Amino acid sequence: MSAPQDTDSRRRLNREVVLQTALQLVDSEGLEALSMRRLGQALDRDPMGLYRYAANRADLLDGITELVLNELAIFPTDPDWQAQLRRIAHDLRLLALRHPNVVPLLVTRPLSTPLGLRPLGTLRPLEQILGLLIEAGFAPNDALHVYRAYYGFLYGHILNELQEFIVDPEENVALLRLGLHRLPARDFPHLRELAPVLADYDGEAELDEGISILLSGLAERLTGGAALAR
Amino acid sequence: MSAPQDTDSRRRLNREVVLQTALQLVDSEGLEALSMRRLGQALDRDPMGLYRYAANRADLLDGITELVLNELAIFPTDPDWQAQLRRIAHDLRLLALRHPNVVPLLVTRPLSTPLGLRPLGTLRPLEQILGLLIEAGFAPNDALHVYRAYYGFLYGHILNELQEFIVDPEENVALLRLGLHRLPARDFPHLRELAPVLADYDGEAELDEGISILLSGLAERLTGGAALAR
DNA sequence: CGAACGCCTCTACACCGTAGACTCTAGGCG
DNA sequence: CGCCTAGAGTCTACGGTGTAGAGGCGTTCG
Repeated sequence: MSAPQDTDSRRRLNREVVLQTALQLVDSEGLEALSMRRLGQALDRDPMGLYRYAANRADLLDGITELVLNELAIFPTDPDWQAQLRRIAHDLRLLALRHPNVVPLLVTRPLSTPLGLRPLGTLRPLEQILGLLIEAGFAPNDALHVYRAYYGFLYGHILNELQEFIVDPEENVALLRLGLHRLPARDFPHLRELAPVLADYDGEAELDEGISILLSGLAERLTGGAALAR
Repeated sequence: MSAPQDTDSRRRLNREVVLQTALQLVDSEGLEALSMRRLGQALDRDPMGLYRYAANRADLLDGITELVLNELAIFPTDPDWQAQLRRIAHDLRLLALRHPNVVPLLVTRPLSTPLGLRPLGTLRPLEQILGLLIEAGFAPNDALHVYRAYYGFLYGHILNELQEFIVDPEENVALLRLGLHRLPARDFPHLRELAPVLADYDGEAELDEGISILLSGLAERLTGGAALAR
């Protein structure tokens, strides 16, 4: 008897646990804090041991993006594809707000790996959204185009919002003012004028509006043009 | 006489030269290759000397993004704002294709710095596009919203395209096939089916189409709704 | 001529990813 | 029971990183 799993931090490791801990580390201390040594320390294990569960630091990063994207639910058989796209957009937005430090990985990792060789979990959303659209009646070609417009817009919005995201509203209105005050009035009149509007960014509304624009634009273009669905 | 500027690589340094060299290094060897030591070597100077022209490695990265964004021309007084937005989009796309290794910086650096404290060169496009829209008759508030939708979409597209971008078309169709072949057919039917379409991505057309969708969507929304211009 | 200043260089420190060899432990099999 | 094997975990070491701090050197000014 007497298993040696003392503090319970000494259980046998597995990839899942390693990645999860890495994610926590990134969430709480930022991407730069994630080193093999720090992670080993967090797991109370020698850093070298981690290479049993991730071939690389790069592989570790890929694993984290996979982990995060797995939190995103998609139901490819929902007949109301527009509503579904809208919901996914909001979910992904919340996901990004929950893991802001991971967002750079989300947008950056795929740039280093050709599509076919990416971690499977990363390709799942693409596949499922294609499924959703095709199920809704789109020709596969059009589905791909819709997907691209949609996902492009979505990632763009998330980057936009996170750029303007500020932690403590009170202190940072000041900071923002201070920052903007630094701008030479001669060269940045509009930005300075818009400071108050910049200060209260409503990401959810903005996203929803954007999606509406996109969907209505898509609808118009597709009904007017060639192949369509629904 | 006989100035000691022997190889001409020994001229007096300045920030511009340092950043330009750093950019070349990143362009040709990737972001990871940019270290103070490597850069010092490229400039034939002690790495420590660089700290006279960039406070930090981070500052160096900011400088590079600034440098690249300065290549983007915007004419805020053009009365045809739609055409102008379209041209800027295509120019930025080409810029991204010319400096693909810098794109991660473009999308990632702003996430680490509150808007007001960013390098001025980085804020110039924002300011000028606001100017363009306001000049065209938009209320400042609306101009900001239009800007966000536009820039969000634009960055999204660039990320999309660069993700699917593949250097050598011949070799990489094979590679793509190989990669996609790896996908379990059961779980990724649509992706596998779309392989040929994925293979010939026409970024320019796709972007133009997207911009059209966006602009028509914007027009519809704004004519139907409240304040508008033009 | 001496002092001051800016550019540059050197050395040093703490950290990083990871290759390779080692130890230890649990389990299977004779 | 005893041995063997395989895998998990560890240790050490190497070449790289950012950058603090002190020193050197040439030019320019008082």
